[in-house]
Amino acid sequence: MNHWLVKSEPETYSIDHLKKDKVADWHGVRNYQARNYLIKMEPGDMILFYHSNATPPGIAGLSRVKKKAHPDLSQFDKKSEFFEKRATQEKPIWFCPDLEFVEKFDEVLSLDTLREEKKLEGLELLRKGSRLSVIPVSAPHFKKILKMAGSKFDAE
DNA sequence: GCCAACGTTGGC
DNA sequence: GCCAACGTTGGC
Repeated sequence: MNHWLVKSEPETYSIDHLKKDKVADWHGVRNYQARNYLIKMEPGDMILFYHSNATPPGIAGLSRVKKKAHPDLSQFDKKSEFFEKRATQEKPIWFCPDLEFVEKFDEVLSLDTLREEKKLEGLELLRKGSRLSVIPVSAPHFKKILKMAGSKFDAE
């Protein structure tokens, strides 16, 4: 089982939106490295839900992969901001898994707090200039973060 | 294939 | 609004 972190601007789609929707297809990612990670996700993989461009920026909750990546339908939609003219139904370019809501943390675990924790050294999110919106997280880092967040979810 | 110009992300 | 750190585009 793998662990990941996905970023979202809460004004666009927050952990509260996911809580209400229960499941969401993670469409709109338009970066190849992030896409390759999305394709690797397997049902059951756990996901940290990060709020970017927020006050404060930080991890707001937990999600889980519900369904393996499938073609991102927004790439075929001419009216969508995510429309991709190079994509065809036979050869889609962008893919997205379905994510389900698991938990909203009592408090956002802020980026500042994450940076202060020595045990999170090496976490890609904390690298200067890290911009990827889909990031792998090691099992120890994942466990540590759940603990810091006071999560009710049992990582075992 | 190189690289300059440009666009985007996201913290601050 | 600024800007660092990228990724992408397109001329050559």
